[in-house]
Amino acid sequence: MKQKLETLLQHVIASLKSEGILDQEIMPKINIERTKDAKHGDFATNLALVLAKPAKTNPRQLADKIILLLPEDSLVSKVEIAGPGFINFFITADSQFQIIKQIHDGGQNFGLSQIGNGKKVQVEFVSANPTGPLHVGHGRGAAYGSAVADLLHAVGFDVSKEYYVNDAGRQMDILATSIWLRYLEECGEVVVFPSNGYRGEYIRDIAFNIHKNSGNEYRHPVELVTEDIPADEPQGGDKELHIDALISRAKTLLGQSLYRDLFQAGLTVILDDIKDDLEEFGVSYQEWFSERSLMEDNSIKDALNRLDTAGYIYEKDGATWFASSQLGDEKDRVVVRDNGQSTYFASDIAYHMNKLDRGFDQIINIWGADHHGYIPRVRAAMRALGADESKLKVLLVQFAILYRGTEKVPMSTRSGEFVTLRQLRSEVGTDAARFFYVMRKSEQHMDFDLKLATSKTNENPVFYVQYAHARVCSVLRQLDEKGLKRNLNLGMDNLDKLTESHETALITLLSKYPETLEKSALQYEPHQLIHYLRDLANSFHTYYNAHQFLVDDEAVRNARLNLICAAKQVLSNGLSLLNINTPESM
RNA sequence: GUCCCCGUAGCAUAAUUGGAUAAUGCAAUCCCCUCCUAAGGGAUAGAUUGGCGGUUCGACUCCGUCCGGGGACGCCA
Repeated sequence: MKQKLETLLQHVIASLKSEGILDQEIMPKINIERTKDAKHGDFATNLALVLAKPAKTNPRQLADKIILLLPEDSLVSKVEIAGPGFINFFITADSQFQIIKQIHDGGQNFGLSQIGNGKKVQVEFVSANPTGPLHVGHGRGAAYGSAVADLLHAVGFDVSKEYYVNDAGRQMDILATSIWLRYLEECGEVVVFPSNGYRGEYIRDIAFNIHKNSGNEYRHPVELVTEDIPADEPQGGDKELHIDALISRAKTLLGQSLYRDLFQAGLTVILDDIKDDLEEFGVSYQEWFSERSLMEDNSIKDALNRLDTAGYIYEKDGATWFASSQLGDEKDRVVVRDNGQSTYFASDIAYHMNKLDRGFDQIINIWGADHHGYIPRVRAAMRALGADESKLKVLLVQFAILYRGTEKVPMSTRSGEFVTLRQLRSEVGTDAARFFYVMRKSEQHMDFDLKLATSKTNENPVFYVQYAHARVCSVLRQLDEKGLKRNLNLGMDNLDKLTESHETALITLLSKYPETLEKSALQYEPHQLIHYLRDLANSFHTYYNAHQFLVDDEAVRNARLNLICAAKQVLSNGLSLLNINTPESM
């Protein structure tokens, strides 16, 4: 429809030029929009406002001229000038009704498009360290990331969802050591647990199982474990030095093989738990990408070599640095520490090189907002690797700040005090959790009041939308109980009987679904789809209360049934895309 | 201190990315089941879009500045 109007306006511009009102060189961007208010017709253009200046006239006069030059078209019933010079288009009712047929024919594919043109897109999200269960902050990233990916898929991109597993590095060493210390407690040793260790209950569970299965295999007397270890912070020492010493003690006492077993046991249990958690949350991945694999197959070395060849690597203070400040970063960054270990950033350079090598046209990283300072250095790395930097898109998700009533809930994985995604799901349900998370713009700070979310009231908007769907199903059951049959063709032949204001409002809204989907996807804003679905549900509920569908007049009845079935189809398509259930009854 | 994000009715969020009278849900007041689930609907009230300047036909949106909230500034990940 928009395209149709656009070609009509192209003709007008050509005429304006040939009449000498406009200069030949001017190539205005034709902007056609949906109107907010039905009084303003269906579509509007600001063309006259934009061209008034170059045409050296006032907008309303120019609008007059434009309408005069506008070719006749069977779809357009009326054209008006309004406000400062907007041109409003009214579409004929007949062409509006077509959408009901289109929805019926399209079924669950209605609204999908091919504008992505099969371009390869990778979306990486959540990627939480496997050092503990996912918490509600990760939940937001999971809901948002999967929604963005699924929307892109729906509009024709070839999407691959990926989780980057940080299964290497110091945090994982801290995890392994924490497990070992808890294990020693299981063995009966009396251990003073480090303040910087992971204190969560799940660590004890893992330790308990290791002890159950392997007995005292990993046991060493606590005196040997703590001998000559620098003091922890509560004892007036440094917690970082303390934990690092404990890590290296664990490695020495256990030896490489046993240490690795312990490390692997922890990683497997926690990662499996994360996978289950996400799957239950309706989030699936094509790829779980291991950071450790980048070390084992020399990817990190290769990446650093490439940076070196490009002239961006130097040595200083015993460490290896990447000269990212030459490429837009604030300062240079260490990639190999003076102890020979590569940094997390080095892994990430290799990871992004790997992504590029896999041939993605677009790489989307969804990160927590605390990582925003990290973006310039990754961009610098991509530039140094000679990649097209515009391929990388980083979307930031603000934290969800939890409240219990007015009380702020403190959260830190390390302290062991956090609300897990699992707890949230079991309290409010998976549908509601997903809906809530995605309802807000991602960069918006989000206050999540657990009391409110857990109070099982009808404040939950997800019920509102689902109920609209269930109501249509209910009407169809009633139809059946009355011994009536739906006559699809009769309904389609009588769509012109849908003249009530509630009906035209609903039809107009339905016709907006494809463009809403497209915008949501291309702008990475699933909340737009949620808002649309809420509007649609509202429009349906209003209609439901105002009119009876199962009327005696067979023609009207079937026309109305076709309309509400179209609404049901669109509700179902939208909710399914967001992985939210569409109940037949509630 | 430097940098980034945010500030919209009492609360939580929208606003077709610079468009027309700033929208929706909760909360408040009133009304609607002899009727397809009232987990619904209708009506009323509620806003100087944090403040002040600027850009233009037109600003919640862009620029400047100030105020307030959050975050980032490691040889951690």
